[in-house]
Amino acid sequence: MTRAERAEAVCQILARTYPDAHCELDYTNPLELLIATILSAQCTDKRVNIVTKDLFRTCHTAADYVALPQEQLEDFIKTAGFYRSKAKNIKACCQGLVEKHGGDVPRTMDDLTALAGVGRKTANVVLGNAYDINIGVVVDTHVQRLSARLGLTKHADPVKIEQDLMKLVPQDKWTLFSHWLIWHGRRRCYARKPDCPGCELKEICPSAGKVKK
DNA sequence: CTCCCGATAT
DNA sequence: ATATCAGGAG
Repeated sequence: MTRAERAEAVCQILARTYPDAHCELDYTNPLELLIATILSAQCTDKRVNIVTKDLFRTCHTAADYVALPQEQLEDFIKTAGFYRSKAKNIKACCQGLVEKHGGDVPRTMDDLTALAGVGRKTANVVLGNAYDINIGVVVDTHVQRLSARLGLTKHADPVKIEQDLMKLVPQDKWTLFSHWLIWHGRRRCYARKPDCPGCELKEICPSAGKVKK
């Protein structure tokens, strides 16, 4: 089985396994998704959603975040971890939104990654989910881990992994594909102790039963 | 490369 | 006790 054939099989099986796969961060507009995604670094979506429930009641526009004192913002997001750098980045990011984009969330990779706290992963999440723009594949910790286990890449660098995945998956499925891998990573292919015996991909996964520790 | 950091599962 | 969680900046 070639790598391309395996990628196609992964898509087919996971599409059937997770027909309602979607972004599990809570948001009602592009700005909320941007803030939630910045907060999601090294933190569970569940925790981010607890934090944003209160935060989004207070802040509705980019200008609201700029006006909110850093210390108050830190109190809102404290339990999500990295709270000092995240608070600093959110304020600087929103300042950029106000100054360069009239308070709106931009729709290009370059404009998004120019914002504080926004890297390629966060930009791809916003573009794919808030704007339905498929310019790349979201490569987070789950996509990185599963791509390696499934033999879809031999690289460790997220940018190179993304390039490999873009060649293996049709562009119109890029956003869905990342959701499939993330859902599978959360529900079956755990980082620490993957459930290979119960895995829907065990027949085609080169790592099935071989993950140590 | 290191640092940022609290919550949770093992 | 330790690994991990929708990473990014310096």
